[in-house]
Amino acid sequence: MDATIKEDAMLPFLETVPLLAELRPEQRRFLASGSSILDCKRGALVCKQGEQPDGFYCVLHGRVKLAMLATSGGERVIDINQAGDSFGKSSMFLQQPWPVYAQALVGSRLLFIGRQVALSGIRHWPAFALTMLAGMSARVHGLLGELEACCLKSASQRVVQYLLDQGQPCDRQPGTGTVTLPAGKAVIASALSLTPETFSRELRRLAEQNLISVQKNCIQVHDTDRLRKVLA
Amino acid sequence: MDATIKEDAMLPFLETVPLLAELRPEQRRFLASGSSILDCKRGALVCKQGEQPDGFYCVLHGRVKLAMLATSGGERVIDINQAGDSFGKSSMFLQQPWPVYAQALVGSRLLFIGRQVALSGIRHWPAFALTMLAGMSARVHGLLGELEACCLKSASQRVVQYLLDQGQPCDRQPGTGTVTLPAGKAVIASALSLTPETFSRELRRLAEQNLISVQKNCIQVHDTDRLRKVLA
DNA sequence: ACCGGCATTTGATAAAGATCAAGGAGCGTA
DNA sequence: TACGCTCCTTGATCTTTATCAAATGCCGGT
Repeated sequence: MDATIKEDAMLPFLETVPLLAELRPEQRRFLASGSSILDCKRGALVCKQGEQPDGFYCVLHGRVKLAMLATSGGERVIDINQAGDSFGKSSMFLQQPWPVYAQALVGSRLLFIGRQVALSGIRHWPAFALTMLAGMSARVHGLLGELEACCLKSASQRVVQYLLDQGQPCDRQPGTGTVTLPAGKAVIASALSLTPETFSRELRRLAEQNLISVQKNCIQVHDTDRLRKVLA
Repeated sequence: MDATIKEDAMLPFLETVPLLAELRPEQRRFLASGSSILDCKRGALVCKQGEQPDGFYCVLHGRVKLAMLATSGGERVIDINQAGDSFGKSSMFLQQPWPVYAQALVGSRLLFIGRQVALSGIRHWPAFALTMLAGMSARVHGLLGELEACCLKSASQRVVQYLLDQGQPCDRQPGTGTVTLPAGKAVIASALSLTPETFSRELRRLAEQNLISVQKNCIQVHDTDRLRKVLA
């Protein structure tokens, strides 16, 4: 009974995850039977590098940073996951230790879906297998993009690309937009494979050219087209 | 009738691909109905960057280079696929253009598996879905490794890691090994995110320390343990 | 308002690796 | 054997970006 109550309480959460939204209600109910909710405080480690989680995580709300540590102590932020994103699928399938660690940037609520129940789901519902495959494919493309960025583009190009990718268009004035940084500048810098110092300098250079203006964690893009030319 | 003959002729090829080896014979036969064989000369482009292939490829024999081009003209080699490897799965699922291009390094024979037949296979046989997921997961882990290498490790560490990863242990003398480069030094260099010049210099430095010796495309590793210390 | 602790900026300097520019070395062909 | 080709090496120099070292600013708590 307890489990059923828990499952019923969790169902609304499952619906909000794109990966699970297209399943039929009874399928979500089944997944819920092997799932749990995890609330994290700001700064909490969801999963340490080298651990082997027995399932995967979906972010319900909050923000979770995925990063790798170098033996030398350096850190590279791989991704910042927000509501609707999920992580840990690949290690779950491979049953291999996680190459990254996950840390809550703010208080966050996560849904953990156990390995057994996820594998059962895949075995029984081809549609679920296909969404998982699509999710993994998207991750592969994303990682290829990161690799391209950090191997083939300069620091300023990476910053500009980030601003263009993240920018919410401003409907008052076409060609302008706003970026709200989902984390401190040092974290964003690391995600762009930059030191905080270089990131700061690049932003200032763009501001001096009147392409953007920066206040706190909020960046106004003044001229999308002119900004895009930096990429060429 | 023609198709059936073709399928029968292709079946032995399908068996040699790890991704398909665990399927039942009739399942492979079904996949064969939507597949074809592609023979490439050295240097031939299998697939151009930006194209959208309607399926994915498995290398039967030969070697195929996967690489990205920068707008600036630079190139970054992502992977060198050999017999048993496959590529193009992620773009097939996403139905998005390929972020990389594929070029045969030597005369090669590929198996092309069409999108429709692959998706049908996944829908009908959970085991196939699971192998595909495992394959994609492995690619995600591999890409994370590449990202870590090029963001968090120095040039010499990347070279040493490559030698340790690729080294075939020599059974006569434990602690020693051999690496046969699967392509020219410039291609390997690019796969390690290095210029050919830097790669050449790093190899010479290691040779001067008596850690390795280089002849042509063949590298002898003299002391695995001492080499490993460079990574720390 | 004041303080302490962070995050960010800024400047000066350094180092890793890229780029540029010649040389070899091997190799297939005439 | 000589030629032309491509691939690889080597040396000199230059750029980009990291590193080091201080400021500066900002926010929450008291």
